[in-house]
Order: sequence, then structure tokens, then C-alpha cells
Amino acid sequence: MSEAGPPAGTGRRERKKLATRAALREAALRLAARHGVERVTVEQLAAEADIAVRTFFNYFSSREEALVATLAAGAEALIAEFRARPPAESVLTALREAALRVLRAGDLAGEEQVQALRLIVRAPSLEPQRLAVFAAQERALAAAIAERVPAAAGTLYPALCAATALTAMRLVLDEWLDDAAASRASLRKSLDEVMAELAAGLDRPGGPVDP
Amino acid sequence: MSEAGPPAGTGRRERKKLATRAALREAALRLAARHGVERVTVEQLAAEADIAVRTFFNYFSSREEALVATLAAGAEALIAEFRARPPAESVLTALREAALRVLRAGDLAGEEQVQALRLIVRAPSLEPQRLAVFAAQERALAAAIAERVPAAAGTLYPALCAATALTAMRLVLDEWLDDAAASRASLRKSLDEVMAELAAGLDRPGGPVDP
DNA sequence: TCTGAACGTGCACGACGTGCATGGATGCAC
DNA sequence: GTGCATCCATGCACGTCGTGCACGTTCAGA
Repeated sequence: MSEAGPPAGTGRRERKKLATRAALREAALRLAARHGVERVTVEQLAAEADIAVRTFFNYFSSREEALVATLAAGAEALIAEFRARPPAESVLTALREAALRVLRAGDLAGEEQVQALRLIVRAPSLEPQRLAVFAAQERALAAAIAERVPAAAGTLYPALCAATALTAMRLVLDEWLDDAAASRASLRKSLDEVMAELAAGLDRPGGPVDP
Repeated sequence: MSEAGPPAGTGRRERKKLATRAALREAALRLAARHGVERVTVEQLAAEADIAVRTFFNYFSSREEALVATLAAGAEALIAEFRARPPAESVLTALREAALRVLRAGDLAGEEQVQALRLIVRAPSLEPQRLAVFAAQERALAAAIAERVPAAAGTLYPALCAATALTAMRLVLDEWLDDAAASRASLRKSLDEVMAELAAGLDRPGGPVDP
């Protein structure tokens, strides 16, 4: 974790590995768009990235992991942006701003990318791996929250907030992608709403006693 | 969904299917405890339940699904208990009470069961399927919440509350299972705490500006 | 008792994921 | 630039997974 030694990303080896990984990520989206998520095989992925099938498994432990790799990259970027927010911001505000930055600057650049993500998110066979992506970032986010709110370190709050906030953001993204004609503005609106609800408290009284 | 026709659960066929399914659920836990989660094969599962390998796939679509089937049953029971709570109870209160009932009356009966669940929850290779179990119940819970709080129907609230509350409960269960010596009382305490935090709002101001 | 549908099963096959051995590319110290 | 230690890509073999298909059996209802 320390920054000792030669800076990461230098060296031919590291660069080649990063490039191969990125090529596989993009190949996965391309092939999913072309043939459908279910019909993408490891053989095709390897061929598209021009590596051996055996080598594919040096980069991803399963076909599904490659298909959700772009989501994983986005989730990691979210945590990084969150850590970069001014420490005075409240937790949920920082998360909201971080999400907006990732969406603006990030992988959701073109309509083409959005379309590809739609495929990934809607594929039922990918749901387990897709959820695992967010769960993996829960731990990292919980650690970051514990740093931001020192008073809460050691309590359940960091883990709880990380898990629920990520879940809420997943929900917003899912619903937004479900709506073919949804605008960028509507995404921001939903995000604001959801974060406000989390901040204000989720409980609600029941309905009429005799419905 | 309607109750027309012969009542479900009657008939030799239905009973046999239910029994086979239950046998597979239990076989999965037994074999996981005996050989470790990773080493349980479909062949073993089928043999233990005395059915053909091919037939196994008529009941579960994957080896992993069988291993988390007990969790799935618990989650379904939770939704059913939630629906049975008095309508005047607030959403989070009803969820908390429902969870306590499931834990009391349900599959967490013996220490043996708890030990088996620990194995399932801790197995990294099962995490995607495990998360999918809860996600599958999110939709059902969201529908139930929309019924309980008619005013919120049509808004994001039902889905948001269902997703975050289930996530929070998953978190509590995970942490409780992680602690070998945790008591039933401590589980209840954590559950109360978490629900209270969700009710009160999750936001927190940041720490000192210059940490 | 008869009949259609649902179910269990065996078989074949493509795809997945891993351990192992090997050769080549890379980084590093001298 | 030379030699060495290491990492990495690759091919191969193998066990496991999951599915389509065809066939025989069992069950529910008339």
C-alpha cells in the first residue's frame, strides 16, 4: 500500500498488463452488444483481445467478471472521488458529488457506452456478479467513511452507511438505465431524492389500520 | 397467484417435489460442513438426495443456488412475516419484528444450523449468489411496502426502503455470524441499532477540516 | 380405466476453470 | 551489455458444470 519503490504504472510489463485488461473490458462490452450477453464465450473474448484462452483466466477469474469489469471500474472510481471530496462535506453529500463526477467524467461518456451498460445491468445471469462488484466496494467505502467521520470509527455506522448508500446508488442507476429515454438531469434528480431520503430517515408510519 | 384449483401442497407430486427440494437444501448444508463449500459437487448432492444428476438441475439452476437455498428460504419467510405484521406498525418496526420472528422460529434453530450458515456466508465463491438471494427479495419487499404505505406507492420509496433495509439486515447477519461467540441477544441489539439509524437518517457531518 | 401432462432419467456435447510444465519477455544489479 | 531471477503468456490435460433432447414412468382428472 505504501508508495515506495518504482511508481506503479511504469515499466513495460505493467503497461502491457493494464492494456490487456482494458482491451478485455472493451471486448466484453463490444461482444455483448454484438451477440448478446449470454452468447459471449471466453474463446471469443480471448480472440477479440488477441490472447490465449488460458491467459484470459490470468486476468479474470470468470467470464462474468470480465463482463462486469466496466461497472467495477466505475465503482472504484466512485470510492476514489469520495476520498477526494473536501473533508468538511457530510458523508452523503460527498457521495452524491462523487457519483456525479464519475458519471460526468467517466465511462458513461457516449450513448454507445450507456447502451452497453444497459445490456449488462439487464442480464439476469449477470446479476450475482454485478451485485458482488458493489459489495466488494462496500468494504473500501466503509473504511473511507470511518476516516471521514472519526467519531464513528469502531461503530456499525461506516459499514451500514457504505452498504446502504451503495445499494441506493445501485438502485438509482438501475432504474435510470431501465428508462430508455431518461435524461442526465433525471438521473441527478433521482440521486438527489434518494440521498435526501437516506439523510432524513427511512421509516414511515403504516397506512390506515384497516386497509 | 390466485387460489383457484386444488390447494397447493396437496397431491403426491407436489409433496414429493417439496420433499426433494428440502432434501437437497439439507444435503447441501451437510456436505458443505463435511467437505467444505468448495468441494461440494453436484454429483455428491444428487447422490445424497438419491436423485439423478440431471434431475438436480430440475430443482436448482446451479450448484451455488442449492448451497444458498436455506438463506433464500429464510429471506422468503422474512417477507411473509413482514406482510403478516399489523398494518399500523411503521415499516422499519414491522421489518425488525419480522426478522426477530424468523430468527426465533426458523432455520436458526440449532447451533448446527448456525454453523452451517456460517460456512455459506463466509465462502467467497458463494458471495455473488448470496447477494442475489437478497436482491431477489427486494422486489417482493418493495411491493409489500407499497401496500403498507399507500401514500408512497408510485414513488422511489418502496424500492429504496426495501433495498436498503435488506442490505442493512444482511450486514447485521454477516457481522453476527462473523463473531463466533455472539449471542442471540447481541443480534437483537445490533438489529435494533441499525434500524434506529436508518430511521433517524444516515447522514453525518465530516470530521475536522484538516485531519 | 383412460389420457394428457408433468416429471425423472440417461446420454451427448459444448463451455468453463485450474494445475502444471515450458519458453520467452522483462526488470535489475553489476 | 551481460547474466540472472522473476514474471508472464501459452498449450495441454482433466474434472466439473449446465443444457438440449428423447424416452419411459407416474400422477391428476374425467
